[in-house]
Amino acid sequence: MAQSRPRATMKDVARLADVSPKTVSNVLTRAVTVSPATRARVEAAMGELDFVPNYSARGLRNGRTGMIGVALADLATPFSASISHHLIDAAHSRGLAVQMEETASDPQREHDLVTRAQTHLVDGLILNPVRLKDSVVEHLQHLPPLVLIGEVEQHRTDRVYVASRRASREITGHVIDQGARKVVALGTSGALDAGATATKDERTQGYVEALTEAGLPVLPELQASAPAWTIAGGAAGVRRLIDQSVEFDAVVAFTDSLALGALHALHAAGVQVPGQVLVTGFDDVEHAAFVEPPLTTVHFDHQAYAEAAMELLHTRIENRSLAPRAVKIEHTLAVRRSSSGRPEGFPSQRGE
Amino acid sequence: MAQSRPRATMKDVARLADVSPKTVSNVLTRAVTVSPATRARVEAAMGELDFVPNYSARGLRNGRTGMIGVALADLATPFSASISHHLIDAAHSRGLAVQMEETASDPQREHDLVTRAQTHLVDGLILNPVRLKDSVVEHLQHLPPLVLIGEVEQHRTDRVYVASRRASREITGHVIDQGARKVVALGTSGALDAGATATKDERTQGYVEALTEAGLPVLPELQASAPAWTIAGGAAGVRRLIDQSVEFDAVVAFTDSLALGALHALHAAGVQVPGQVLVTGFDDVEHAAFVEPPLTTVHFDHQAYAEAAMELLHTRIENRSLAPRAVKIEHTLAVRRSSSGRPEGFPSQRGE
DNA sequence: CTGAAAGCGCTTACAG
DNA sequence: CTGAAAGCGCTTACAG
Repeated sequence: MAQSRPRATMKDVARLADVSPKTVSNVLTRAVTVSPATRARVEAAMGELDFVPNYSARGLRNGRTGMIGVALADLATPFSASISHHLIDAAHSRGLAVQMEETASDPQREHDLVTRAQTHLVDGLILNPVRLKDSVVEHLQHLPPLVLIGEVEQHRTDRVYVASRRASREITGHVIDQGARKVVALGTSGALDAGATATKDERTQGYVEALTEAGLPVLPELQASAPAWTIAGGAAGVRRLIDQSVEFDAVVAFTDSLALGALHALHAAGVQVPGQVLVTGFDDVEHAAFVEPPLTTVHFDHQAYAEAAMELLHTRIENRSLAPRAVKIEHTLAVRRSSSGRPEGFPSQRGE
Repeated sequence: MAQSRPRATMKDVARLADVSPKTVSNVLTRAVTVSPATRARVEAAMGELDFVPNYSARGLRNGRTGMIGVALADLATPFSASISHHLIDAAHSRGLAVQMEETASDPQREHDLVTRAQTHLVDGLILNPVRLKDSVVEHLQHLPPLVLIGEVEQHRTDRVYVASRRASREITGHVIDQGARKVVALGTSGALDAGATATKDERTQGYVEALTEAGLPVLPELQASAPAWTIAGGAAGVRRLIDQSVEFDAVVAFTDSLALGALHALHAAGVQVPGQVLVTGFDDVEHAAFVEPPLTTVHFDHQAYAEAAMELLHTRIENRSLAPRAVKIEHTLAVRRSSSGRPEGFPSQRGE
């Protein structure tokens, strides 16, 4: 339990192996070829002393910590969990460690994060900006290597994205093709605060485009907000529609969590899915395919998404002067039972 | 874009404010009271120079980085997402940053993690050990401050846990009380590899105790493995039971994800829940209450769990010589529709 | 309340 | 291929 002896340093290793500290460093960093005999001696000494390099010292010296920061809006969602998992995997395979941050709960966090990067605790940042307007990206002065993920309309940093607006247009178009005429967009507002968010904006635009294309009116009462982008938030949003007797025959939710909440609220109200109302999501998290009815949603490869972000950041750290790059991850519609068939609408039209 | 000027150091600030570097340090750390006038001058200089302290240097000097490591088995599960969220919140409120790691994919990772802690990149570790047997904890020689979370049968480190075996016994007892007689335990093996895991062991024991207590036989064919502790894994486990024509009237799953997979597989096979088979989970993740039918599960306060772990670690970092402490988080059964009523059993008994 | 010196443990030029 | 010196940016004793 007690520290049996003070921790060994390179100097100790050097003394035991009868070489200079520089040689120990050479063995460790493999920067220079060390003669096999010397190397063996040094490695034996390291083993004997339980030597572990001090990264703070290394970081101080060469300005790199081997740590990158990842900031997502809300870590508690299944989508964030999936992305985190893949990002950490991608970092590991490059010998990098990941510091996780959450930004949604507090707008100040995005700024804090960048400051932290500048304290040299992280070599770069992968950021999912919550707000477009006052995002740190706007203050692009002395930013660390930075990759943005998600919907961001700017071209001054590296970024990875899915064609969110197009996907939203496609999935809205899909429910219209199925016969829906009163399509609710779920998640349009109130999620994070009164301000606009990039994700919300893009997906709302796609929804509006699809309606317009089909010659359908864009009605304010069909643009439903959710108190949070969670299952409970989605359920609350749909419950409010029902309470207000809004007529609708489809719900296009902006995330799978919102969609699952919608399914729940509809079921609780005795509304048939897809018989009366179609429901769709976004992201294709694992349980989208396993709920009842299985959820139609926008699918894309989460691993490819994370891998692309990490790769961009890694090369950016190596070479800061590269021109900004953008990687688009392809999406497809995963059409499942929640949108199969022509919806009758709700409230039931039989009385008319 | 280009670095307009080299980054300012404390020396620069000191020069501009016409004080010594030590005074700048004093202003920053608040260790010593600095006269208001001097403080104001120093702070003005910091602002002017955009000064940000270099934590690598600070870390090198005082052996603390303000970073803690968190290692969970599988970050992609909703349960991990919930815990991560709360842990990072708890760390933030203490001014700590969190480095996330995932251990399940590779047994070596637990060891790597501890090594990393020793490189001084983290001041302490919160670890959910996957394997009891060959866990790093067994090599308790020069461990950093460490808090274990989850089922661990040892008393040499701080830990936070729920009474997992008792909870498993209670929820198994609950389905037996409802009338179940052929209770499947889902998740008993094969999850991570052939070896035993602490979580699995505890929950299996509780299950066995409940059967024994009720005078029911403990049948090997009712102890179902899942290829992974995911929704898909749970579905596959139950599908195999069905294919093998095993008779059962309840599924006690060891996580909610497994339980959701069970619900899916049963529905796909036309089996009524809870009419023919009862289903229960563990952890009470958000969507447990929102699936159809809502899932009976073991509930506990995830935030309290995370907060307790962070608090233990924080005080441990401050004082390494404290005796090991254990914090138990209370659980309750959240009884929902998936276990309401007396199950008829599957395959249907009507033919007999 | 403030200053001058030393050192945390590495690595980067610079010599040999 | 290896060594001696200097320094990364802080903070900890030690003086005043």
